[in-house]
Amino acid sequence: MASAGDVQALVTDPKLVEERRGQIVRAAVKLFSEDGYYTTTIQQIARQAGISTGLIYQYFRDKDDILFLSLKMVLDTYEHEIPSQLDGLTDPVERLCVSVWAYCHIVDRLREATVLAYRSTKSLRADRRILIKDAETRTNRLIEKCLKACVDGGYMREINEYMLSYQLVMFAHSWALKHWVLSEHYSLERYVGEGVTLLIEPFLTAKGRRGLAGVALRKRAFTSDSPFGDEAKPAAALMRRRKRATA
Amino acid sequence: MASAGDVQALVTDPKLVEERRGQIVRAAVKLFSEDGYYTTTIQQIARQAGISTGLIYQYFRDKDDILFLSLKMVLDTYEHEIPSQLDGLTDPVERLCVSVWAYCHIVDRLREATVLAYRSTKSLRADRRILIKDAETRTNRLIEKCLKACVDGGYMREINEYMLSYQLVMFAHSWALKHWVLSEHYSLERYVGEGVTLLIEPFLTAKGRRGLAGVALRKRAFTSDSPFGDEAKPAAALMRRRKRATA
DNA sequence: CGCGCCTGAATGAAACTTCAACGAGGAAAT
DNA sequence: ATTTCCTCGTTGAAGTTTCATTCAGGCGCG
Repeated sequence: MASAGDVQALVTDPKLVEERRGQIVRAAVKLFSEDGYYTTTIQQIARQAGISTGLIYQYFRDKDDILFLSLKMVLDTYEHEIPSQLDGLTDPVERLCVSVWAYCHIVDRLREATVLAYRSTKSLRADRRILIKDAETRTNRLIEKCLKACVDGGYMREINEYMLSYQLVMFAHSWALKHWVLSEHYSLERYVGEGVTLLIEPFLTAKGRRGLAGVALRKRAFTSDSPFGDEAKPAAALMRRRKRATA
Repeated sequence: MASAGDVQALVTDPKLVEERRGQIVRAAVKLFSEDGYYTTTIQQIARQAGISTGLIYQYFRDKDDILFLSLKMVLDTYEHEIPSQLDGLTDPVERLCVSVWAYCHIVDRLREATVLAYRSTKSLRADRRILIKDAETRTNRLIEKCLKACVDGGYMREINEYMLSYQLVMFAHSWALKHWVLSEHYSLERYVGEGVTLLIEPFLTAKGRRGLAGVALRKRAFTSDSPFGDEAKPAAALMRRRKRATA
């Protein structure tokens, strides 16, 4: 039986299905983000993707299918990219800071799409809405685990890790949700910095603060070789540098 | 000239206009919140309001008008009810806590409508979107001022009041946005309590913490005469009691 | 030739908006 | 006082447009 997570295609070649779907979903995310789900037409998506309207129905059963895969793509990015940034890091405080930092940078990159998720998840069929929410819960757990590790290691005093993880997630999401006003006051880098000051530092133990200082130093080291370290699009550059460093 | 904020009616009697619009907007908020803006039809709104479809167009020029007044109603509630709760309170820490507490309780009461604001503000005409955002900014300032008063009075250490006010606002909004998961773990009262612990307490000075203890005691006094103080729908009861107390 | 992929105009339903007509109530005219 | 008329609020079916979805037919390749 075809259940909630499946999206079935009429075209048989799996390779082609994946490629075309990627093409269509990319177009859809762009248009949905700009204009909203209901105001975007299938014809617009087809034109944006460079194919005919009819072809879309060879890869998706209906418009709801497209929205589902679009949102899933966004949520999957969160779920995969944050752990990949933590790869090789062992210091709990550093892992926590990097996870928040990574989360915010992904939100920045997928800013419009993140807003789309808030706008349109409720437009999904109920059974699929649950799958999207599950994905969000899993991402949340990532942060929560980082917090638990800090507490267990004595880097952070006893707190409600569950609540704080939600605050940290909302902090990241807010960069997209309130971008219209936040971006007038802060660059992404400064925003993340303030977030750490407000939502992490106050709960660190003396041991934890020493750890944080180490993270700060290391970050400066990563950034210092670029004259534009704090500006424009530092996200991509920083991420690349980090990957090389941990590889 | 008719500008962004105006919604013009064909019916002349102002008294009638206000009444009918209230009727229509109440129906619209209910339906928009349940089903979303685009999936709700004018006919449904008319039926819910107990009038004919044609009549709606005597009081609104188009569907966008209805959405605008619906969202404005929600935002206005925030802007008016929070200050009214602060009326008569002088202690800065108490004012801060009550404003957060009031914000969360209003969000709880207008939970679906708050989600609606996040989903549908972008569906508004651009010039009106700005008006809605302005209203949100003004509400934000309320919280920010409470924070500033705490810092200036020596109740709270120097912090970025702007950023913290946004965190507090997002904390309140999250009760609506993440209600599907938060309500599994917390009652509203406990949620607010945890919020104070996480987002206010850490920044209080010794003087501020003494103030907070006073607030806690006073609140317990207000609640103690009810055997259900922490359950079900304490919001309305608490608010009524508070009003009597300050009157 | 047949199969799989693709096209884009046609279809049909859905829903925003309009409009012709109704009724009540008051003012003017007889 | 009664009748007529007119205005204002109201109705709900009709008009019009806008899409999601389908389908009859191309194109290329094995």
